[in-house]
Amino acid sequence: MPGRLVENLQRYGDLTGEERRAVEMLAAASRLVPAGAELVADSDGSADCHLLLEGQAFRHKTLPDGRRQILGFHTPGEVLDLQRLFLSVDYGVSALTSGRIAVVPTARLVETVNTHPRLAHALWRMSLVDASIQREWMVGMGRKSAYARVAHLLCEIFARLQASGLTTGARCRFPATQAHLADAVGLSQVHLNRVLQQLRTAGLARFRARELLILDWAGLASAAEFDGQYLHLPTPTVPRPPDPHVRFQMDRAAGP
Amino acid sequence: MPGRLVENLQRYGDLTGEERRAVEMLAAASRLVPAGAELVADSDGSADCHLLLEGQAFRHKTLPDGRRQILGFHTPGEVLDLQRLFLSVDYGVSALTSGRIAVVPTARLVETVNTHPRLAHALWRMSLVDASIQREWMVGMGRKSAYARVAHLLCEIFARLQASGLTTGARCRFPATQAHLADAVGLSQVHLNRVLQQLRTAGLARFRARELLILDWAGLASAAEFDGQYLHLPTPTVPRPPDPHVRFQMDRAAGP
DNA sequence: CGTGAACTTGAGATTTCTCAAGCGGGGTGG
DNA sequence: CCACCCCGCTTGAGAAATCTCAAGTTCACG
Repeated sequence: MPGRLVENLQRYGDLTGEERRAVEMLAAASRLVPAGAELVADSDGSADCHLLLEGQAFRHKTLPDGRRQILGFHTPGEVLDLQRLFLSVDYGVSALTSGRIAVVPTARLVETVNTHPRLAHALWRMSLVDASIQREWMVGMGRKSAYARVAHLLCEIFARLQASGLTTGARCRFPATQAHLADAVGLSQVHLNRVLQQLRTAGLARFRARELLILDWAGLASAAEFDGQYLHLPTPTVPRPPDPHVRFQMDRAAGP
Repeated sequence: MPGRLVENLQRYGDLTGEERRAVEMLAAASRLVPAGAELVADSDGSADCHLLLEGQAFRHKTLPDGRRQILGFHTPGEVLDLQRLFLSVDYGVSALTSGRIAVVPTARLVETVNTHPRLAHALWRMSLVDASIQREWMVGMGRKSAYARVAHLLCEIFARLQASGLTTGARCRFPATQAHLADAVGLSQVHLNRVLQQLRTAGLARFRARELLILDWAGLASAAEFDGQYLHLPTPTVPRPPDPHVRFQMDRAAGP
């Protein structure tokens, strides 16, 4: 399934057959990576762009003293360092699971983008969505309580994985540790743990054994002040492979 | 000086004469706006993009209950809602000072971008820099102390205004209130006020009467863990109109 | 000289952090 | 097969950062 990338790009703009072919060329040479691998290093002067074909990863910045901020999570089909197209990268990306990536010389990507304007637009749009997600995280970290922030993160994870067809009912595999979650929302591990317990107790969601289980979507979304708009997910015309047991409404939280 | 936009774009990629002309066409019809005006509204279905020609502005998201997170500050020559090119906007932009903006139908911008790939690239790069700045803010809000965050904000403001030639020596006009700064770094007004006092007492910087004065750049940058890389400012080959009294080193803080 | 917005100050209340220790399961070497 | 160990999770408790509330103060402006 090297089509992961195509499938994902397709969500950001229709592609012609030729464009699809061009994308598949890019992803042709792929490489397996183990869980925990550094896929993109902050400081390497690498001239290559990295496409995530399979597996999950996260983007982060790490301060000299070890404090780490996770900036976002990546699902299959995403470009890990699109920024390299025009700028140097100033963050790292690590694999959360084992997976597969394609490594493409930036020059080649530039070339592809130049020959295929619509492809360029799809990628540009992808980077805009990325920025939109970052903004939402900023609001959380600056102005929301720990409780709301964690709830929001769980909402986002589930919504995105669901959009990628990676959920099963109210459940999805999300192979992060509590330390990862803490670094994502800007809390200490200890406090994050306590907040997770609160969410569990409140009957909203459960995160254990690298698996996320949504118990009450409406409640969770409302606690998180979650409104999926910012994800700019395609409005599912034909709903994805319908999840057997549960079907959640992704647009805006069913207000109380 | 409708050239503000051209001048700024130029920093993100060389433009041919024809491209420059295309940009100036976009900015041809401009409009004066008073301080405090809403330049871009979160929810309007407006089909127009807004270019800031003169004055300063800030981008923000405001929650239903009034809490507000400022997402970034805009200097002259920036596009306020480039995101509109491909997505709906999910934030607002308000004017900090009176100024002048150009309002361009999105369709027209799309067209321009389609006919001028290099222009497109410059804009794309601009949006990538934007995202890079957002990431740096995330690190601050998630993992830095209030003191470091405020110091960092002051560094960034000064660095960016300096790059735009809007500083005079160690001084620059920055017409925000303390409430704005608080909303930018995710602190309460009261606490922000106290942090500013600490910075003043420490002899690092002074922010008063809508003016920012840098007392000790190296010290401020080091307190902020500031490294200007993320701003992706062009390395000033010929240093800008040299500031009379002081010349700061922008690249990385002179470590202690 | 009155007014309002922005800024300052004080003090108690909360949230969140840090440190420190204990628990639990799965993998592994003996 | 078992004991041990490590990593991730959990718990407790005091400490620190930050918030909220509430009351001044300053200063530009009419």
